[in-house]
Amino acid sequence: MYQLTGEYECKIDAKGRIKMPANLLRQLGTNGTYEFMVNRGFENHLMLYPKDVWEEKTKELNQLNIYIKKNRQAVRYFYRGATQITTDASDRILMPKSLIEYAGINKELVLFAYQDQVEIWAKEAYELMISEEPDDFSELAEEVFGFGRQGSDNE
Amino acid sequence: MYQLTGEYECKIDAKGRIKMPANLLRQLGTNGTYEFMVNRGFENHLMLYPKDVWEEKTKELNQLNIYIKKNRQAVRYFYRGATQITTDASDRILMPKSLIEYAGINKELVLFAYQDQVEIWAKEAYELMISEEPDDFSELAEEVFGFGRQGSDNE
DNA sequence: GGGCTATAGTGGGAAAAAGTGGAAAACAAC
DNA sequence: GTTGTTTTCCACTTTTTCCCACTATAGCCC
Repeated sequence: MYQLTGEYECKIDAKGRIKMPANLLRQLGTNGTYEFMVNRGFENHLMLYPKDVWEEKTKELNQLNIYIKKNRQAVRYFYRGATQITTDASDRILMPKSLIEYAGINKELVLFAYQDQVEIWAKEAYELMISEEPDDFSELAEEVFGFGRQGSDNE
Repeated sequence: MYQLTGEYECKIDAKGRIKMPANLLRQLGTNGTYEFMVNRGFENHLMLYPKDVWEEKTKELNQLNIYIKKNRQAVRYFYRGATQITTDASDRILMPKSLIEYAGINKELVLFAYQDQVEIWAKEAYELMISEEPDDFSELAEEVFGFGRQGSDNE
């Protein structure tokens, strides 16, 4: 649907507002206000979805039989904190306090856009995440890109 | 798709702009502006891809189920910092600050083109990387390419 | 080889856009 | 009605982008 990219360093102001980078909004094809959904991510960060993407994602989730405990838990886990937010006249979004806290955001944060979503990280947390090579990365790369680094390790 | 080659010494100016060597652009078959994607490389350098190459590479990556942690990490790791950049009227690209910093680029840098991609290194880092190789190159070549320089040393 | 021309590369100024902070207004709660 | 919070709006500052002009290098011709 979207192919978002970019890494943006942003600041959150005293009122909890974040200016959406103009470049990112341009990728979303917006002029005027724009609607997002934000929720807690799986690691200690937040996820920001364009509203239509969110609707698409929850569509699948809503097919699950919630009379099964596991499914119920999964659905709750995904929805936790989900809040609709809209850009104001200066292209800023107002972040719910509880989510800011969850992500450990103090002042500086990073927006990390890929595929159809945007991750929001506290700057320090982002840098840490970036610097860690995932476990089994070369294995996975082999699977995904169809090539191996034969006979060599991850370096 | 492409068979790029060449090693180019470039400078980055005060505004973070790098002039794309005319020779390299010629290999890419461009006139007018040209679109790249740049992201963090696996070592402390950057990777520059023609936009179509990037799309090809991410195609499979985007199929992964990111509700699986391993996949999520891999997708992030590959995307990290991915930013679209376009040449300006003087054939320069504007490098994102965070990426310049990541690569430790001060003023001088090296573009190293091979296959369908271009590596961007801080000059010092590049020279260090290059100088480290010869020691075990014949061993490495033997391992990787399946041929050795039997009975001879590295010179 | 010297000088001329064409192409490549560099630098910076100015206009426009993006980002920031805070005042004022609206709303809600007490 | 008053106080405190939230939202909207406006004005200022900083950054980015675009454009133009200059310098340097390489290639060519005489």
